[in-house]
Amino acid sequence: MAGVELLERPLINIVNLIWSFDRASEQVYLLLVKRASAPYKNRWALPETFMRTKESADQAALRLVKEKIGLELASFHTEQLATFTNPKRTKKERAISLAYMTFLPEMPTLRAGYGASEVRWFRFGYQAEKYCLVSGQKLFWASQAQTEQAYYDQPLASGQAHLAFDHEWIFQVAATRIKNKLDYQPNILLILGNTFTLKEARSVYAPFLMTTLKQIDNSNFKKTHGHLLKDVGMATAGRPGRPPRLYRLKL
Amino acid sequence: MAGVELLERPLINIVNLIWSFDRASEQVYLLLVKRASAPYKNRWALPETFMRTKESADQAALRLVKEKIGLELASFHTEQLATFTNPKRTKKERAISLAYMTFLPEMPTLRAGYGASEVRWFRFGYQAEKYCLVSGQKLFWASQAQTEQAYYDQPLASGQAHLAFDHEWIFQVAATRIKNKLDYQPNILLILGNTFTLKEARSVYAPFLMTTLKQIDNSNFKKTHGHLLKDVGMATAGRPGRPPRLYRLKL
DNA sequence: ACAAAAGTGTTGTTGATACACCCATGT
DNA sequence: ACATGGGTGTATCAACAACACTTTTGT
Repeated sequence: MAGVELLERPLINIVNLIWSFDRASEQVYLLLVKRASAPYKNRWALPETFMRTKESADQAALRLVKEKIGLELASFHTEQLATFTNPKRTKKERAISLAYMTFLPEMPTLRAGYGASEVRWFRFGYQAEKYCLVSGQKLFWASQAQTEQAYYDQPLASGQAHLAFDHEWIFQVAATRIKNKLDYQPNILLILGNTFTLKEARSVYAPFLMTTLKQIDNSNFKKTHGHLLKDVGMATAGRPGRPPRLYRLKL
Repeated sequence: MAGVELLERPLINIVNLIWSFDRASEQVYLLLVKRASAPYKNRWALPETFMRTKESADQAALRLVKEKIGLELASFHTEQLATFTNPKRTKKERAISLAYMTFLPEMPTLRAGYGASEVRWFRFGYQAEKYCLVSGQKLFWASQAQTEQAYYDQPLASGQAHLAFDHEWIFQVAATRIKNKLDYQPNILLILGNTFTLKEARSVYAPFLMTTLKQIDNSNFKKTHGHLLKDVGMATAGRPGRPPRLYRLKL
């Protein structure tokens, strides 16, 4: 009996949500790839890979970053999101996905890597109370299902483009998780690199809170979230206005 | 290359932390089993099973409840905890564990099932700022490592009994998670069954907050956590004192 | 001097804690 | 009547949001 179980090992892959920030536009971005092969050929999806036997899932997620965008930094912060195991999530063979999130300290230009015909940064935003991803004419919505079971039971809305597999659900789980951690462990700020200004921090917070930069009062933001930050000096000014202080994420 | 990856599928098992509550002693309990076979033969551990191809991980966790304690309820609340993939976590073959938590609405007597020579409820408590599990002379501590990497790098403290595998670390992650959700989604209250009194709710909160029932003011508890509860009438009194109101977890 | 960017201070409101008081039941 | 268990009310204090004000830079 136990022997039978051992043979029936499901496919395991790693899905990685790679977040980044563009200082020019002051916007948050997420990486999507256009799949080069079946299933879901030519559809946009979150980057995936398989885990090798001698690496941990975290290491596999980091390897994915290197393969997809050719970035060779020593290490970026990667953290576990959740595991997706619903039998309905794939049509053919049973597959289990371990989802991770990576916060890139810079936003490099992309070149399509193994398994992808195209790689692109999608701007993370919101419209009508829903999270979304935008790049040019392309637009993807986060799933609006309230529970996992509801998501897999309902058919996808027609008349709009959808991400491959259950990636719209994974995206929704990810954005919600980040939002919930904003008040006590805002690791998403790591996309700003080593140091950042309060304004940059607020522009990262804004889309997750479904509000705008201007609506987050700088004074109040400092008072409520300042304990999570460490003051590390001044920025040198190159434009009108008082130069901002620089901060770093504590711990 | 891809073909090679597919063949190298790691072992996947499900670990389930089964929580319960004893109304007589007003204490929280966690289920441990004594392993009947290698590895870690005759050591205490969290109950484990392998996932079958036609069930989700959640379903496997529920099946585990039935196998270990012979409980045949329609469904109990089970939720995902985390996934443990560190290559150092097992000595021989690579293994990945998907950890789940089940909140049992009652506390049945146990009979040792498949793969276990003994099954026992361990009282969940704390000593010297650390979570622990107690049953008779047996005592297990939650891991005090601050990060996952720190846990797997450090040797276990000698001079005390340890749970099998990395289960002391999983236990620590679980207790911390429950504590963090106490203020906005206290699913742990499901171990109290359909309805419960405020006193019972406070006695569930107490060990996770490392405090005592008496130190949690009933009036303030109602004001701060009342929005999570629904008033569903009075209990019939059978002992001195005013009969308490009954509550149910909202949603 | 003035506009722009950023940091500081002040006030009103909300929510949490401490604790006194009132209500219902069994003996 | 009174002890026991449980709910209600109030004063105090801390956290937060709104918004006015001051500081530092570039033109």
